[in-house]
Amino acid sequence: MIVAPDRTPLPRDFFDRPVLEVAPDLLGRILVRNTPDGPIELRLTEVEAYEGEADPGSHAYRGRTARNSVMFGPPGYVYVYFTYGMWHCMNLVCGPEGKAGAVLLRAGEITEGAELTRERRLSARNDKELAKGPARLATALDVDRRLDGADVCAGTDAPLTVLTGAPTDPSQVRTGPRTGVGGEGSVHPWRFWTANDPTVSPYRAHSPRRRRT
DNA sequence: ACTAGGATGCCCT
DNA sequence: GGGCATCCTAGTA
Repeated sequence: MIVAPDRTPLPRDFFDRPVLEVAPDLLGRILVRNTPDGPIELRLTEVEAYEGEADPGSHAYRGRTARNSVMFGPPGYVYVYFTYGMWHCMNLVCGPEGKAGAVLLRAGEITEGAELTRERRLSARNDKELAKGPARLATALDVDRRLDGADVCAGTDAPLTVLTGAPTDPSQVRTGPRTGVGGEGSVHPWRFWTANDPTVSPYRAHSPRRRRT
């Protein structure tokens, strides 16, 4: 039987828990992105947890900087970073203020406003690829550094909100090492995804880049 | 199917 | 100046 997703925004308390508890609980939740052209909605299918200052894979590992300062603030806010010279990736800050935990939103299914995302995702060969990967997700939702620090608990008129949705049953949650994270940061199974979901991105191990000439 | 390499700019040492 | 929580295209098969 089909259960309609719950459209109540998640309260700040939801994010004020250890990041490893919040991350799997985000699967199946609905991210609403209000754009000038209309709303886009995405059902989360893949995330990764970043623990903060004690985590070598985290941007917070070397302490607070201008770029990552939102991670050190209160939970329920968005941390957006720019990488590889052209992409943005989006995180939700979790845990108590000062802990710098965050969940990277890696993939999802566009459930509303797909026509608005296709204009920005011209290389997508089908709708499953619209948000299959963290930079693709941010591109589809038109998320960049302007949204760094946005509050996802401020209500459904805000630029970004997370709704209760229909959380993925724990028996359907899969875990594995984080994509693109090497060294000591790769030992933990801190990537979470929904089993057998075609919008989940392929795993890629970390590979050091060779220097260009 | 899978692999390799280039794109491109900001952050931090 | 090295590295980056990535994506895309072209190549081989």
